[in-house]
Amino acid sequence: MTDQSAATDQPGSLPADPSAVQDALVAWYEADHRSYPWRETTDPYEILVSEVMSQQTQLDRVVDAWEDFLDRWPTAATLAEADRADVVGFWTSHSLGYNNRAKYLHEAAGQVVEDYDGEWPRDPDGLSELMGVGPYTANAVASFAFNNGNAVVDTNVKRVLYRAFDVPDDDSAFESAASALMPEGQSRVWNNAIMELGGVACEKTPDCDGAQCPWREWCSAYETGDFTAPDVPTQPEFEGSRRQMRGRVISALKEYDELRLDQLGPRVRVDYAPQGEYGREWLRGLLDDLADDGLVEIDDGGDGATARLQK
DNA sequence: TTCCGGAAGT
DNA sequence: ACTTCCGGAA
Repeated sequence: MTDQSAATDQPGSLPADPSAVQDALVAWYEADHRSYPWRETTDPYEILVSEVMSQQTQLDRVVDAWEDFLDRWPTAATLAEADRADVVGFWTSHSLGYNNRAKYLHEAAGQVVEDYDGEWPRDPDGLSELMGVGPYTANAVASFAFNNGNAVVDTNVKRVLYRAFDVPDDDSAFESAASALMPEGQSRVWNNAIMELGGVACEKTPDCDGAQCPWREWCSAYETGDFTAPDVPTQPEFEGSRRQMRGRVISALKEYDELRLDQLGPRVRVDYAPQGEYGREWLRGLLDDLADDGLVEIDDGGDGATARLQK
């Protein structure tokens, strides 16, 4: 093997002339890829909804949730007018997790209507102003809606770059490598393609030959057989966790508009006892956090506190 | 039990 | 820099 991966000023060993690598990946993607309905639209609102949902959930279930969501709130304007409680309730009833993000999406829709007069920002910097839109989502929406993004860096992209071109496990290295590799003006197809590569060929357990990976001839891991991937932090256990309890609170309040603490408690923990370790005091702390997050309202009536979803 | 993962808050 | 936020599937 000769010096086709000559070192440049980039970290790792990106090809000095990336055009062959770029063409191979785009051709591979265009020849065949998974079909998702959000790949058929360039509406920034629809794209944003799909991005926020698919950060957290298996794509097959996102399809149904995405279609239901857009049936119910087809535009940013309709979502902005919705009650917060309905959006959070939708999120929970579709098992989408992280209901904070339902709140963010609702708020972002409000920003587009109020601050931007319904006119979506068309570049990553502008999109980053929207609530809940960070670097990844800003570039994804700019790319898929406007073909106007920078290279996305998600864990798929990191894994691919780490393996193929020995990019060190470092956020700024990934960002500059991803950026150097992206063909100018082709963010829509490119970001789709490189994430598709990470999703179907270069997963944790790679499937280079089965998926006909277009980068085998340049790939460091394919050459050496070392398919180590960057460390991903392991999740704390979900069962019994605070996030599980928060989810139960939201579900219960969606089902019953308003509940007193002692009615809510047993729906959150079977071992709820008003004076026990997991009693009113504990539940109140949980609800205060949810109220701080803007998800729940607490009404301290004379007859004991009641909770409901935030309007 | 492990995997998957971007954004905000502190 | 570190923690919190969710839940289904493999």
